[in-house]
Amino acid sequence: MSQAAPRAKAGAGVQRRSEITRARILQVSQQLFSQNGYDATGVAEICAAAAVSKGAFYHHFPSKQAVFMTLLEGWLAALDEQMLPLLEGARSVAEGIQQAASITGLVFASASGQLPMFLEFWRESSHDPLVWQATIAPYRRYQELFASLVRKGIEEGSLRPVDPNSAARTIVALAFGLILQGVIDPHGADWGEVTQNGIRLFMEGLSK
Amino acid sequence: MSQAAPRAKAGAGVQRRSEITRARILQVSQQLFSQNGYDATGVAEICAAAAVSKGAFYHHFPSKQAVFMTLLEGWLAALDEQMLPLLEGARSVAEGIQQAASITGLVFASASGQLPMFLEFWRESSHDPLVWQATIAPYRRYQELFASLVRKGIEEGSLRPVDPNSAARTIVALAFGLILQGVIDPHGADWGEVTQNGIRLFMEGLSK
DNA sequence: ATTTAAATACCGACCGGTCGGTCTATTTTT
DNA sequence: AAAAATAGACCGACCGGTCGGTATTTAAAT
Repeated sequence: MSQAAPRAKAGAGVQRRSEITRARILQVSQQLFSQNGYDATGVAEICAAAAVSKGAFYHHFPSKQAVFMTLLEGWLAALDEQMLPLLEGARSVAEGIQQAASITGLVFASASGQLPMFLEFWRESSHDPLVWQATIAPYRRYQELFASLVRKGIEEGSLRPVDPNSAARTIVALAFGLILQGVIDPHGADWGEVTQNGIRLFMEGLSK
Repeated sequence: MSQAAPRAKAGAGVQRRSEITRARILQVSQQLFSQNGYDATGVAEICAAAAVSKGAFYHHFPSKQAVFMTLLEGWLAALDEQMLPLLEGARSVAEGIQQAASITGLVFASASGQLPMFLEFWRESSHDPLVWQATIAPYRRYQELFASLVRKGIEEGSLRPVDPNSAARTIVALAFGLILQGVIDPHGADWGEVTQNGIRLFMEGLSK
């Protein structure tokens, strides 16, 4: 449709057309994957929803799976961006973990529409080695991060001498379990609040 | 059906042929669903693995989804059978929850091969109303059961006065999260032990 | 006990439709 | 005019499910 617009030198921020297309494909894919699942979402469906031809789709992505992987990587990167500074910059161990929990609450509020993607990622990762690799690495990183945090707390004397690895895995389990429940039963509770309470309870068992 | 079974006096346990076939379809389906996922597993594949024709398959089940639902119901029934007596028969609140945790450990040990089905169930339930209904009902039952247990503990004075619903959801989250981790990273830890430790930690935060 | 009849279990070719992906042609951008 | 981006017709594989027919088991009749 061309739309004249000779140029709009606006220069700044003008995404190249192709970038817009690419972004639209990603956004629409995320929505559809969340809504109907990965397998159930067809490439044609994505194209229709993104108002893009199949040719354009395959120009930007080599496969449907590649779209999925891109989404996954973006998801993990965003998580890191929010999570890591909080944990690493925490003054005390308890504070760090508590703050991480509050982030989880935020995740519930903001990303509730895309939460089902979490399930898609995990399910896919148990079948697809490529997805597994992308999922497991950050997962282990978080686990070790929590473990070292607990270890530090024990050394400092603020935490009871528990097994740091078990504790870390338990914390991760808590987070995953809450997300899982949030996915299936979004209106069953104020999940942000439940998270806060749960972590607090847990931390009280952990503290001296 | 009488079955007198004049011959093959072996009598005991002789399943009718059709029952054997049906059972084989179910067993093979469970394995394949676990291994490759629900969508990725074709009916033809199931038939081949079960050494059964497609006609036989559709003689015993109206659809692929029906097989899935049957599997789900069986799974839940087995869970109930193990879980409910423990919780209802517990002498103290803490003991009940602790015992439930030990069952979880047992689940890990025995059903490790079928654990991925857990993910299939949950993912499917967020897309299919029928599966959702079958999943959500027992899930809520457990949640309320834990909540009432906590409530009782508070009344008895053995637990601190926390919000019973939050606590119950947290316990469920713990269980789900541990299973989830067990699915993806089966060899990452002794999940039975982690479960025990985690629950103990949590209970210490909960106790007075 | 034997035969007959009915019911059940099973078989596998087949069908309409969908899917992910390819290819050639056209338009837009540089 | 060359290159990048987009369009959409097209392809073969495959999928869940159907259907007409066959084999086996069970019950009834003799």
